[in-house]
Amino acid sequence: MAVDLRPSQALKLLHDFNFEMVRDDHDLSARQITILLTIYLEPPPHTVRGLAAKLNVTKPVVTRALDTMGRMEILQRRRDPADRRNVLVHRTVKGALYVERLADLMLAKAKELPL
Amino acid sequence: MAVDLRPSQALKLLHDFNFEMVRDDHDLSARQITILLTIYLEPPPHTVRGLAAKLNVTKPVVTRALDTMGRMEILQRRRDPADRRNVLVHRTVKGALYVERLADLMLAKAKELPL
DNA sequence: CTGAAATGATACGGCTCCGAAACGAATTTT
DNA sequence: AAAATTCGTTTCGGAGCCGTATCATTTCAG
Repeated sequence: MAVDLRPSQALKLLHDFNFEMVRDDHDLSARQITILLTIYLEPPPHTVRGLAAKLNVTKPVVTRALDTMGRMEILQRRRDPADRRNVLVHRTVKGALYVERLADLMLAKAKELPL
Repeated sequence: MAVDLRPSQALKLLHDFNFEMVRDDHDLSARQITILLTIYLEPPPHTVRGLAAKLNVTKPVVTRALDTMGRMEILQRRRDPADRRNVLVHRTVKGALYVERLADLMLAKAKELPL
């Protein structure tokens, strides 16, 4: 189960994955994917400020990414009831399916790699 | 040497790789990475038309990606002497180093994955 | 040799994103 | 309760990329 990858395999995997992302028009930016996966992989809570700090980007970048992905319904904003200045970012069913599809695509492309 | 990846590992790899790309400001789009890796992984010749057809994008997309990556000096345009309508895209030393860094980053992140 | 076809580049209007700065709302401090 | 701080959003000017349509150059066909 160890992940043992040769350079040529890594590049082919990178190429094939990005190719499919472009082809199927799942065109999230690197920033958006990073934000999305942070929310789905790391334990909550996730605030705008926290995400911005973690990714070394400005707050407006996070706000706009949440706008875009909120419109896609793969994320959800909710006001923090405890401190109403905060916005907490939550997962959605649609988002979980989207992330699952990302993983499936990656696994499929990994399986196709030449030994 | 088989590439055996679990879904959680695939997502973490995707996250960590994109995170580093954002953090270091290597922010090529999915389209640009796909074009770049096509040129570095597949045998020449590479024409604008051929790349556009292979990636299901329009010719201006390829032209502009070549503009950008040409400015970065990771690719090089040359007129085809045999048919001067064609533009052939060539690798550069700087581009080869860039691609090598992509592979290194991917391998480093793969090695860090939890078993 | 002239018109048609092929190739890549460009013009255009539209959209998204960027960082910096300013802003409103909520909270904390004094 | 007034002032300062914190948090997320919005605004602004600027930049990049998108697809469609058009253009200039080169080649090919009749």
